[in-house]
Amino acid sequence: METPIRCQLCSHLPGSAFHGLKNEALDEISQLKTCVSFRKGQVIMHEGARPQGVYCVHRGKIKLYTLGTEGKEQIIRFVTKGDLIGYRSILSDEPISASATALEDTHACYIPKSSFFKVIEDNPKFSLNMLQLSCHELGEAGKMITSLAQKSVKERLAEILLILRTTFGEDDDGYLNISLTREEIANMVGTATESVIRLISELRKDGFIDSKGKRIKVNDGSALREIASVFE
Amino acid sequence: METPIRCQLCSHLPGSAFHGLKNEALDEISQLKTCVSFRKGQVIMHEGARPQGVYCVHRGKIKLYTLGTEGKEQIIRFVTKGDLIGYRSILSDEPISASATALEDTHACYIPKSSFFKVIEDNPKFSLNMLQLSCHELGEAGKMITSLAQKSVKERLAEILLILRTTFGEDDDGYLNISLTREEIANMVGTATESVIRLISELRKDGFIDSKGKRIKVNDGSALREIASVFE
DNA sequence: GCTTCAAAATGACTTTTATCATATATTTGA
DNA sequence: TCAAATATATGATAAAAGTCATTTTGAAGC
Repeated sequence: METPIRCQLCSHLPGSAFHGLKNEALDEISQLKTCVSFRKGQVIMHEGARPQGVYCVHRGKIKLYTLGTEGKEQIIRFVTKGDLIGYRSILSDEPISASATALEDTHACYIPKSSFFKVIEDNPKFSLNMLQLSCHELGEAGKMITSLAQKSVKERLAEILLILRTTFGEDDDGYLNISLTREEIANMVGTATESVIRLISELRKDGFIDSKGKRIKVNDGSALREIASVFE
Repeated sequence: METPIRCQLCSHLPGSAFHGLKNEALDEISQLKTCVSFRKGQVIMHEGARPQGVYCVHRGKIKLYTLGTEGKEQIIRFVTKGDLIGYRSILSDEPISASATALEDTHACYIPKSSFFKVIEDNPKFSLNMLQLSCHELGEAGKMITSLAQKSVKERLAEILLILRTTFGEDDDGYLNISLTREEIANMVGTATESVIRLISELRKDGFIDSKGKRIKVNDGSALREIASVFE
């Protein structure tokens, strides 16, 4: 499946930062953008680099992560269809703060920096959308900070399993639509791989989740919410 | 010291989100804003509330924090002269994610929500400034996430002492221009108060810092950078 | 369907950090 | 200025999480 030629026809338009834009603006973006593909495992953006444009993801899943002192990945968030990557660096005029790697084969639309700024300048609505987006992310980051600082590893793991379900959804068998290694889950939770392995086994023994290899299924969401101390 | 009547005359204008705005825009903000004061310890914004405007801090120091499960504060960042608070919630149209409390007597300019949006809509430059600001904060939040997830308590404490020095500066004797309890430092580092007390004693014995009660002085910044594994 | 390699699982042990108890010092307000 | 309240300091102990070593399982390529 390739990306559509015209943004108006894109199924992800309504949920994206480009929603609500006038047809002329969308036409302009359609002309400025190009289609790109990434293979599973391919690095899309490198921490420290200066991006020359933003990607709007059309299909696929991507992890954003920073590298800690020992070169250990810390996954900041996941990116999926309709999401933008690279905008933070371009808008703050700073080097890229988080690397991006494709978790599966990915198609995206590439919008060069100059075009991206042109659309922002010409369309106050888009500018507001971007403000809304970045401010929302800022709130999410704050929640993650509090969670990392105050919750136990088990609480955080339960929380992240719920986030994965919300972000990626479930297949027909109820399994999460995302395939991550235990190490990647640990890099999101902020703990050692072995700790995640132990705790996933524990949650499985308690019947709250099922897991077959990388495939994980949430059986009892409210139990996980309870463990995670999430009251929302 | 009161806040100035006209934003053009404000000494914090160059470093604020309002820099680069035309005189007419600044005149408009000057007319729309009102002056407010907060006493030390007073809560300025409450997590979960819907703010009706933003504050531009003119004098004073403020902590932004979320409340964890046990009601424990997690300090997300500090706010000082020239900084805005409340904009995240207003721009993302979400409840306030972090409470704000004055650490010392504070003067600020209050700009009602409707006026704030009017300035954004009428001034693409301001809109871009706000985008730059929120995207910068997003990068900072990412760094804090990686630090919390991967560094030891001692590394994080050293890091935060350096951040405090950068944010608030030093007085003539070299002491940090900010007075925090050990508990507040612990709430920033994400650890127990006792751990911060022990580690501050340790850093003092090693001669890297001095501390007299709440007053803390950084003697050896490069030693702290080494401990914090900061390479910048 | 094998074979090979990587990932997951598990146990033993160590380190880090939190918690609780108590003593001392420093602020703060009457 | 003094007393009460609050913050800091320190020790003992417990709990949580990390590390290392080894086995088992699962996935990917031929």
